[in-house]
Amino acid sequence: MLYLKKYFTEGLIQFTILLSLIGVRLDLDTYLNNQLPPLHEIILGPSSAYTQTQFHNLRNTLDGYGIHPKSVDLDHFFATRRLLNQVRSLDHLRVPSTELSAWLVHRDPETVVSATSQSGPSIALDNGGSLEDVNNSEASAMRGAGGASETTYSLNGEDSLGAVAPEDSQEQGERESSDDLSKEDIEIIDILWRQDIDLGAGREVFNYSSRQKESEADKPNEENEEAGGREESWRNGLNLRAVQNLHVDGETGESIPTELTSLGAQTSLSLQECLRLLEATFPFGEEPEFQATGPTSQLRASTEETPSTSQGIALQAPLSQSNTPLDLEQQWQDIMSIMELQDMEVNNTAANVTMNNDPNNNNASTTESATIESFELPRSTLINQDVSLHQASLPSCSQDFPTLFNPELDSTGVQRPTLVRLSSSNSSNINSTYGATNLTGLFLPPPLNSTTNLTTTPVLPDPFSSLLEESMLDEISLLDLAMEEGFSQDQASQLEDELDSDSGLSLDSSHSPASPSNSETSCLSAASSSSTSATFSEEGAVGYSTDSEAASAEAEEGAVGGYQPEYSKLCRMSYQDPSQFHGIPQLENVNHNHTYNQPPASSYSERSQLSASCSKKGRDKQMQQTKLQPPQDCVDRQSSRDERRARAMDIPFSNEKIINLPVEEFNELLAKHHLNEDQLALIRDIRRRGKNKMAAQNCRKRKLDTILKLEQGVQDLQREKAQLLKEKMEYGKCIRQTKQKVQSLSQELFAQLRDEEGRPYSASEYFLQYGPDGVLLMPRNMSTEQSNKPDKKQKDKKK
DNA sequence: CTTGCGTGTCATAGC
DNA sequence: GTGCTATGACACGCA
Repeated sequence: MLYLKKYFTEGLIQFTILLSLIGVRLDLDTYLNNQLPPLHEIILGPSSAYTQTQFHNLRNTLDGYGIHPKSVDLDHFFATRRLLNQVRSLDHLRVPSTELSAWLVHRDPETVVSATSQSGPSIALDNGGSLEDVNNSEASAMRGAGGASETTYSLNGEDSLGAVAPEDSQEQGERESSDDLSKEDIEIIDILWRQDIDLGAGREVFNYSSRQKESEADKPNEENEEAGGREESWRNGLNLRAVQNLHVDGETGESIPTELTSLGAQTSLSLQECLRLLEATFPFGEEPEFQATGPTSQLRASTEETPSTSQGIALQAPLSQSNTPLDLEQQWQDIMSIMELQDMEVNNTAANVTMNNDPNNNNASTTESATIESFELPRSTLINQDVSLHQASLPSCSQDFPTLFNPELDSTGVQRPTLVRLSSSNSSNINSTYGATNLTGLFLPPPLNSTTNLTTTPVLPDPFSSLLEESMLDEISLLDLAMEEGFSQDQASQLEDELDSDSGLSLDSSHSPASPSNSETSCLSAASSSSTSATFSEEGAVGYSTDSEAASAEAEEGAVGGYQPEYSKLCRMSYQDPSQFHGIPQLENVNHNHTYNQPPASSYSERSQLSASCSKKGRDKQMQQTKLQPPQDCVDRQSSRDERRARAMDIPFSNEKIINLPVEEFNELLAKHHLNEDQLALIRDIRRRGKNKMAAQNCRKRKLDTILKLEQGVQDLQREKAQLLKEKMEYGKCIRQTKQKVQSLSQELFAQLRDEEGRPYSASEYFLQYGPDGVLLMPRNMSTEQSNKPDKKQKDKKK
């Protein structure tokens, strides 16, 4: 019962942690406080989503199209302010926990499973690790005694997550301490871990990890005999039991439960492989063979336990089926074994990191680390996103990755690049997988990250803060400076586009009523082959109905018509001036299909014919209205009220002519036709409204232009301001240098001055005064009184 | 159902 | 005085 209680307590805590990591909720603040590297990956790599939202808002507000035309100045002002504020706000890291949790939740277990099932490279891609990881995994696979080791490594890496995650403060200190890799430090760490245990953290994990470290350190000397020790053997026993259980499952063909997480799924696969290998290699229950395989046997023992993790998870389903207390205990034991393996993995990586990171380590430790590393690299390669996240919570992991990815480090020469790489890989992975939930943009766009990280210092005491301070903030400030330096909005947006790969909402799309209408217009244009201008509403700015409808309407208005195309083009072109919106392709296609100019009634017969020609969308709408409304609607729908009125009044010429003809021609036109008062009044109203409509459109266009110009002016002023500040700084620097130079020269000159007796002047009694005539030597007590006349000597300052 | 946006229209001022 | 333009304000339809 004592063990049961212990396992229950510890396992419950870690299981809770595991659940939290699975995605129920993740206290990001804790991770942030820990400032763990994997978190960097998550934040810096895939965080573009955040940036995305930022920039989307930015665009929506700043592009000028989201601004309401009516409030030009205010909108512009606020838009600019928002822009700057948002850019500056990037300085403040804001990591919504929901985002992160979403990432975890959305982690696709199937993907992981498939990845694991497929091959090492795919797994590596799925992992937070980089491509090198793939190579490493493959190499490790080749290296390993069997494929089982590979899977076990992957499991270890994967499992290394959650167990350690919750411990915060103390582990930070532990992490720091872990950097130095002496046994004394390990003892200290062990003490700290005991404290953690008091706080509820699993003791065995740490003990095991530390012991693992020690065992690994001692491994060269002790060979394999005592590898693992009692607890390790015990764990192996658990693992073996788990393996057996799993083995049974595999034989029965029972599907391994993946409901827990991708962890479980991934573990299941590795479990099966492991089982196969185990079956082929060893009979179950023979631990000694595992541990006595060679100089790396101890490592193998540890790695072989990894199956237990997966197995432990996989076992839960069968265990759940059995309700006996024994099963419960076994289940907890399995969970604990998983946790231990996780911690072991983490600690191992940490140990490796510490060893590798410390250049001053003795050769033995380095060699040990190297050997260990060779084994652990596969693990790391197989670490999936979960692992990275979990490791992010682990303080000791902060430097794991650099160590693990030494090749990368060699190329970059700094530790941080590994983080960059990881982040990039994660980001890409997340981007590909989750698209809109891209987290990269929150802090920095990937390019910036890479550049930033490349420029960072090799020392990585506090990866997160350092990244923020050195890289992110610099980049942010750079971006801000760029904005102030006059980055045009196009440039900014371009930069944003470059930075934010999956920014589904672009400047263009944000404005686009275009996309839906565009499809409609295309459909309409296709339908209306008669009029090339049918893409735009034939009724000019008024009628936006579907092209087919428009075409039919236009045909129907043949007697009246022909005026619409030019007018519509005119109106539209005024709004869609390519020069104005050249940078916004979608805007060029903006065609609002506002079919609200629908006549109240029409003839029923026409309607049935017209409805067939109407666009599919319009058809759908009409299908509902067809039974109640006459067929004329389809025609009239596209025509403006004035057109309908004109038709109703039998106006003999088109509205286009009414509106666009010069006054003289218009009057002549009216004179030609003998029209009654109502017709004349209607025509004049049509002309007035039509002109006013164009005027309104032009007015709005001008507003937008004004807004854009003002924005550009603001940006220009910002650029100018930045330039002036820069010049000011340069001048100030120059002035300081000049002053220093003058001071030094003065001192030198003063030192060379001699009185009549050849004695140097006392600095306390005399000083040099600079005047238009040159340099004067002035007594200090007379400086105020006789400042005007040279007291004793006048010398040129020249040397 | 509400909201934001685009558009049309009216009223009005100015040229 | 007339015609035209510009613009604020409002209403409507749509997503």
